[in-house]
Amino acid sequence: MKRRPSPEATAAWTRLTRVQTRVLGAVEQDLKKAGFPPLAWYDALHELSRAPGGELRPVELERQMLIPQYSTSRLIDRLVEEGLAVRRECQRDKRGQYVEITEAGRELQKNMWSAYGAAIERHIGSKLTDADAATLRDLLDRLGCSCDGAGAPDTVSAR
Amino acid sequence: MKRRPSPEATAAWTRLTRVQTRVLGAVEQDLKKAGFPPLAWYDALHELSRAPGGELRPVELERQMLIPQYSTSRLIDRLVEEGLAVRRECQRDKRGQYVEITEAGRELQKNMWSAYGAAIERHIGSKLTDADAATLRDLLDRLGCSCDGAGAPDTVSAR
DNA sequence: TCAAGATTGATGCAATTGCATTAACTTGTT
DNA sequence: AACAAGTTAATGCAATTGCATCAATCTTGA
Repeated sequence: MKRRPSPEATAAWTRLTRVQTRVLGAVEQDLKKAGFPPLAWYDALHELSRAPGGELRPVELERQMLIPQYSTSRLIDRLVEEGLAVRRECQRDKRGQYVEITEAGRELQKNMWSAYGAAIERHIGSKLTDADAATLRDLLDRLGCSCDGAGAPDTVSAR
Repeated sequence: MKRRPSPEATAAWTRLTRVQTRVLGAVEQDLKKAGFPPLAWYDALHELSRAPGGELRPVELERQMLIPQYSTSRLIDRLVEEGLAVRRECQRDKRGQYVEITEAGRELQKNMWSAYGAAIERHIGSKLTDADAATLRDLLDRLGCSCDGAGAPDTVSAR
């Protein structure tokens, strides 16, 4: 094993990280300047809000967002601290719990989307035709992302 | 302003972060398991090694790698601590300095590339044809990455 | 049923990051 | 020359992350 990557593959990888880093940084800046919390909060709230009953087990959230377990645990701490979600006990598994989004949480998620969506439009939408964006999505999907569907306010799950 | 992004743009952005996060994580894991330092060290050593004289001003490294100033400062601290680079004074600007890669630094960079390149091949090269990789690169470039050429051991500069 | 093993979630601790500020020097203007 | 403004690099401190581990509970299979 240990084949060398082609220059094309290497260049694609280079761009992938550079562009992602740049755009993510810009989006985070936009959110912060608009007085919003980090993008990770949006992702969590989005996952919760679209889950049936507005609640998920921490372990499910963890899988959706592709972040480590301790990270999920602390993210939930912060959401709860801010009144955006509540921890509820789980009767069918006494180890676990449910995390349920609050009305304030739904509110914030909606408000954040207005800034977030604008940032996506500014950094992606305005630079590619829809056809090109679809091509980009398809190529990226082939790199093994096991994402589900693509409703409008889509999820992102950054690191 | 504040137009909404198309579903295509949103989906592309979703994949962009997901795939980048996943692949970056996998690459970092590979490096760590092979006993190597983080990818950022590779990037810095790579930039230094290809600079004329094997040296750069911290501020130049910072621009190449697209990382914050304090981050550069501390990264250099660590490289120097490990004997991979040395700080040299800069005579034409007494505020500044030069950072020069050492023989050990060049050595490490070369060794890391063998693991790094293999990871790129595994996660990108083996999943796309060269033509598709080139298309991906072009699409990403249109998102405003101002990267320079694409020599084989290319740079990456993660956050 | 009971023990061994897996799963769930939290947390102490060290390392890293982000922010703001500082000190030292250079440049441009008058 | 002299001063204001800009640039370069470092650092104290708080917040966050990553790692390892733990306690509690569930599951499996003899």
